[in-house]
Amino acid sequence: MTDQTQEQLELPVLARLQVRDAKARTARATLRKAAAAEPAAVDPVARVLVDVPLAHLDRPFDYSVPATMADAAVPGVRVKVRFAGQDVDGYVLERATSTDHTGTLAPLRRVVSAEPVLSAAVAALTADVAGRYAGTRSDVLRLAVPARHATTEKQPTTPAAAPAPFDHSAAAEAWRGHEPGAAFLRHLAEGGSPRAVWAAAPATDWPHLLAHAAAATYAGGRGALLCVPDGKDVARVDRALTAVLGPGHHVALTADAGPARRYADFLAVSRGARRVVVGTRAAGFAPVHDLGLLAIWDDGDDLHAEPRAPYPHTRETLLLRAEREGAALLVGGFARTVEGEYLLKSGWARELSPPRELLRERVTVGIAGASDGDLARDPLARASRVPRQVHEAIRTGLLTGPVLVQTPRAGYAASLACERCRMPARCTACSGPLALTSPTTPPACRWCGTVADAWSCPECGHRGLRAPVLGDARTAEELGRSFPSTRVRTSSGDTVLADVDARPAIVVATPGAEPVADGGYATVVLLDTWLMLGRTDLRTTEEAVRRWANAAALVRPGGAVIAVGDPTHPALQALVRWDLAGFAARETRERVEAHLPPASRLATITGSPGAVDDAVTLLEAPPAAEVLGPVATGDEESRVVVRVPRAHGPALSRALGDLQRLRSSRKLDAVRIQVDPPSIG
DNA sequence: TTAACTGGAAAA
DNA sequence: TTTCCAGTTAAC
Repeated sequence: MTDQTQEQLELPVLARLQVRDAKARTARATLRKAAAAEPAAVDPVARVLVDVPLAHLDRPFDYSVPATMADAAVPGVRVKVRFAGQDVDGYVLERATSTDHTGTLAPLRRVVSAEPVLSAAVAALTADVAGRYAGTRSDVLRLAVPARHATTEKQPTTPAAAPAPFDHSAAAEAWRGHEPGAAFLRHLAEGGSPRAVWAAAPATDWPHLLAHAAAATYAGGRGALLCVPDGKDVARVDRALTAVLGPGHHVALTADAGPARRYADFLAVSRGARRVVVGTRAAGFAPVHDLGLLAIWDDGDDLHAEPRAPYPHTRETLLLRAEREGAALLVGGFARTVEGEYLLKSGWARELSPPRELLRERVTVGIAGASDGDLARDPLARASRVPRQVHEAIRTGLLTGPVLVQTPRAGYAASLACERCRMPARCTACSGPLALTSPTTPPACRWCGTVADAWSCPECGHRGLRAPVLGDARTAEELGRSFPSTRVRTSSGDTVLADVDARPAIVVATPGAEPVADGGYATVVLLDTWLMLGRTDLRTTEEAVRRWANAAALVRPGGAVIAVGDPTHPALQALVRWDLAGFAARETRERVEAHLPPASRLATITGSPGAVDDAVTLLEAPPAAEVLGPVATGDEESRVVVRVPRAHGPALSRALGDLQRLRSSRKLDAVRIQVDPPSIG
């Protein structure tokens, strides 16, 4: 029997507790005394960012550095500190000689590991991102630094070989037709920081172009970071980087790798052993040494929008990073976002785009289908989802290779549109989307709540509204019957094909799940284009065009694209002319007129109705701000939309951040704030 | 979690 | 006026 158990048997409960308390107290006191007794000789103060979720505590706190930790507690390491009586995790931001804090400093409890995982550049970036999105640094840090894996940390990282000299002619050849691509690459290789919005021509093997841009930067002695929407794209760019750089120079960061693999890859980057990185949105924070190039592919893809607080978008993260680290920025895609257009319009970035002749060489886009005017006269004109023309195009395509058929996803929800011309219905007060809140009340705006009882279509004057209905998702079955001797494959949802071979086959895919065909598709068919235009989201048309362009771009050079829809619709017109830049410019102009992003910065505040109400009262928004709402969003929550002209965007972010700090310090009910939400439903 | 602070009530 | 205590607040 041990002394302790004996003691426990002999003493009454109360006394036993007192003994335990006393012991704990002396233990604590000894610890404190021991640590305080001997502070580090040099820089005895550590500024620590503590991992607490409270907005008003989102600032560095000073701790004394015990002599025993003097060498290990370098900037960037993880530490444990006593914070308000609790042991919390934190990162050392810097060491200092003195503190502004007027009481005595508590000592660092422990240096968790000597590995500096938070670089100065990433620490600054997390502050920028938190500020921009009115969130806390601790939230951003969770996105930026992966969980520690101790076993992995003990393994050394093999350094990369010296970069091969830059093959400028091979790179320029790959970029040919995207002018002035060669000059852009040379600028990168020479250590410059050009900024470009790149419109890729259809049938472009974009992963190779990205790889060449990375190689140019790398040959010039700097690192490169490439962000793509999903794991499938990461794999493609990974292969292209291996082909261009050779093995052992880059890492591919993917979300589905296990924690050990994830941490090992992160360490390879943070230790400077790998300076070329490709990955999905989380890679935007990768601590690449000597960063020279930041690139994002298909910035309109909503996978670039982080779904966790503070909801940063990769494009914005990279923009902030390019500014702070003086790196080049490349925003590329087949389609162009309004934000990309805005970067060009403001003169911040230059354009990289193919000339007309190249576009004509690469693809021919046709439209099959009746115009909506025709349909209004004769509703039976839509009886066939796949018109005869399209059957012919598929048959012709199958003679020489695979045919891609893009069909909207089942359950692609749509809200109200004009019954006759299908123009999405917008609020006359604020341009927000109209929706039915109950079967008995008239439709109302989902942003400001204005009831649209006397709505009439601004396009055609019709007064009826409807929710566009879904067609049947039996496309593959239908096509299988029409082409009995042809192999029909599907790619959608959780059964996504990464690629298909060059043999003739019909490949039915939902948007975003289109496999890449070896050598490209002979023909690409876009079905039910009107369904994709039926949503009333802010970005419906932009998003539809982007999805069509991404599918259409998978044709082989000289291939054919045929879309089923209204040939008079401007979105399809833009696709036919492959004038995606012009489309983005037009879309941007409309947004400016309607005070919508990117001409405005828009934020939402969501929470219980009471909390949202007093948040609005406490918010010291810039004078030019408009507050729309509140509106009920179901779940017993309400939401307001705050918008300001773009120039006041930083002021709005600051005001929203102040609001969160104030609410947190007063322990008021939390509200969720989203700056630049990707969509407002 | 906890030390320091606040304010209100009881003691003097 | 001082002292005590419970509840509150800040947090190094």
